[in-house]
Amino acid sequence: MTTTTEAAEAGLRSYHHGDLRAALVAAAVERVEEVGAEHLSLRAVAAQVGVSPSAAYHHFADKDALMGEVAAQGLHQLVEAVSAEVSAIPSGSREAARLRFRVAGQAYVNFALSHPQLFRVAFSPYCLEQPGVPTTDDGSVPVLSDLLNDLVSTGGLDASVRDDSEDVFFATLHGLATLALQGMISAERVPELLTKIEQLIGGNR
Amino acid sequence: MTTTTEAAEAGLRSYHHGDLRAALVAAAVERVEEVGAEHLSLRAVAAQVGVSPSAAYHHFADKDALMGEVAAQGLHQLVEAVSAEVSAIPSGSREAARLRFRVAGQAYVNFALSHPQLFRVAFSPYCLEQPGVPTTDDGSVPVLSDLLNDLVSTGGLDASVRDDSEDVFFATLHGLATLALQGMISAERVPELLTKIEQLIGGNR
DNA sequence: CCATCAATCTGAACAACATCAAGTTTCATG
DNA sequence: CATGAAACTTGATGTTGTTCAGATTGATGG
Repeated sequence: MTTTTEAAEAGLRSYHHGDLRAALVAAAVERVEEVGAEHLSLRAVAAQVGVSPSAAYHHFADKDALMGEVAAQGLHQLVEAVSAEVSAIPSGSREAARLRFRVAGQAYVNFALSHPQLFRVAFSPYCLEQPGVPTTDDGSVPVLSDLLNDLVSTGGLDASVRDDSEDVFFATLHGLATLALQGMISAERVPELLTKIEQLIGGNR
Repeated sequence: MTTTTEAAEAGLRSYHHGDLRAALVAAAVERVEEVGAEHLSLRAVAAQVGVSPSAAYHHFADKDALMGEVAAQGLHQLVEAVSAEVSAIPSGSREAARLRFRVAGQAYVNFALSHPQLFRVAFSPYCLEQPGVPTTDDGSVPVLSDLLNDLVSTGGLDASVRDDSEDVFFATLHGLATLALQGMISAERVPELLTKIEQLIGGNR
């Protein structure tokens, strides 16, 4: 192992930074949450890490590339937040499956509301040019997919309508989060709306 | 009527520019659709209108204020596009109500896909500080509200679930559009998903 | 009809920004 | 311990948002 890495772990700053790339992304995420993506400056991020602005160009092609990493990071955190909540609830029974369903939705919206700026970047054009981000081709977000599988296996959802339901569920959840963020849907109504959605997708009782 | 306005209408450029404010917003909308909101420059907008950069500051507090107008303009165009499609279809019968339903959804998604950058700005933070934009307080988008009223009056939807359904419908539509824009839902599947949504909200037959 | 005034636009300036080329420091490797 | 590559800095360039003093205009009222 390199002495550089050891120094970084010990908190010491040398000429070489250890893992500047990760540090820049982390600082960028921080700044984005504070000032929003549209007011983020590459120089401020570099300054926060304690490094010269041009240092960033040894790790990212340009500012947009850095923002792409921030977007990917945001998506990752979102999925983490949702699956953390969901996996805390046992699966098996049909009632549990429905509970997981609602909890996942609430977690999705909660993440959006508590990390508004990061959530926005995650679904911004910055994410588009980004490799390794879930798009149509490799299937949608795995957590949500699992949720519906759960519902199907416990008899809460007909298997024949599952595929469509997955995308519709995803879309509804995402729309709910986005519009709540925008103030176009009241955040207080979200729980009641989630129940409604669960009824619509799972059948009325 | 002023000679300034006449000159502007005739295409002549004088020192005073008939309606610079509107011209700047229009140019900004144009540039946003071309380069995206994150790469828009105030100076480029001014140049396109043929005016000095500082001229803009007599009509907008700063660049963000201009972007706010762009956002409001985008929202307005979206509502226009949807209601244009919807009002072309006669209401009355239950079948017609359902058709309007699907057409509205498709129009919403179509607008997002054909004006991606403008659509994004319309639901960006720029829109938040903007006065005169529909939020929770004054009710959501009128067109969608009317659509559901239509469904209720023709017996396609139970009146008791209407209020929740409005927001859920709005959210689903918006999520569909956003995710299709992001490549997370295939654009080709949108029509089939809209049918699905209509079934879920309106009852299965 | 014309002097005056507020509204409008220009020009030049400023600091902050993204980006780059060239030079400096550090690290690992032979 | 010399050497080369990788990581970082310095200094510079062109562009950006923004400001302000001044030039230009159209409208107002005497």
